[in-house]
Amino acid sequence: MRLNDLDERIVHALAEDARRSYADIGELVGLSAPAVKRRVDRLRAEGAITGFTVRVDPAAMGWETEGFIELFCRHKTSPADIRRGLSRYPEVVSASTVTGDADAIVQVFASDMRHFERVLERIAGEAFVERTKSVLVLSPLLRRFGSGTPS
Amino acid sequence: MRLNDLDERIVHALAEDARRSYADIGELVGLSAPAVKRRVDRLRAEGAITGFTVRVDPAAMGWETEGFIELFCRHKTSPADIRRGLSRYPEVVSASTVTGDADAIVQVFASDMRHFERVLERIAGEAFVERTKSVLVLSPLLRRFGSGTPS
DNA sequence: GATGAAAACTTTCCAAC
DNA sequence: GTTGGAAAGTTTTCATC
Repeated sequence: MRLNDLDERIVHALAEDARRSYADIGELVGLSAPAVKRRVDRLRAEGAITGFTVRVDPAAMGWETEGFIELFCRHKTSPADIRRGLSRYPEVVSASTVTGDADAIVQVFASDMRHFERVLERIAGEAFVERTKSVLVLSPLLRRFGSGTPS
Repeated sequence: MRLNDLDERIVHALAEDARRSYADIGELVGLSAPAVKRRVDRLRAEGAITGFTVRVDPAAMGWETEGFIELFCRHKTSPADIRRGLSRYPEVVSASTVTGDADAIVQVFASDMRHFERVLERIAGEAFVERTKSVLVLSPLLRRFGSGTPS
């Protein structure tokens, strides 16, 4: 599924401000409001656009502690198993299987260190997890995505 | 800056669909549309809400290759130096200084492996970078934020 | 925080390219 | 197959209570 130039500019405009009006976006890309709406509708139907969300300051939501947990899993653990296991944790905002020593990298937001520790211990206790290695975020330097609420 | 229960429910509704109408959200939380708008305006003014964005399927945008790069920096490199250095790369969607061996973890989206390699080499060549260690994402299992366009 | 009216925006339809 | 314009329906916005 490839997007043409006009579509990309529309998506770019929405990425900057998803509540911008279709008329505004149209002016930006040289289209009328209905034409922009039709393209956005099509992009949603195709799955290129999966939704609209709010960009939140995690601290304001009470998520002050962030960290990455590397997962080392038991043999024969499938990506689907990991996904199933982790999806129950609202604190997990992202997880991926990766190349290298670890099997997966999990990004976690917690309210404080105690909360982070509790989540880490529960994840480490999952049946498919052999061991974990975690690092805490000291300062978030760059965040070019709309960090949705982890709950 | 702490949010009360009503604010959290409004933010939660916007996180699910940022283009939902204020009347809809009001019905959900038991407020009139203008009352919801006033709270959203206040949350934006306070910085709790930093904006609205679109959730995109990275593959549809042509970003098929994802990876994490651990940065080991020269002595006396400040977080601000790292931030400055990395902000010029549109491929970098997130970066944080962390505890542990590495100084920072950088998340990168690239169009393909060749593109990823090029970005990796350029970052590794930055003056403040001593060495890097990178892992590639095999399958994205969970993504609970609106991954904005990395450009 | 609610109400109500005016302005703006969204959405549909249809003719035109 | 996609566009722009007009009309109808919603939503946003603001003054007022």
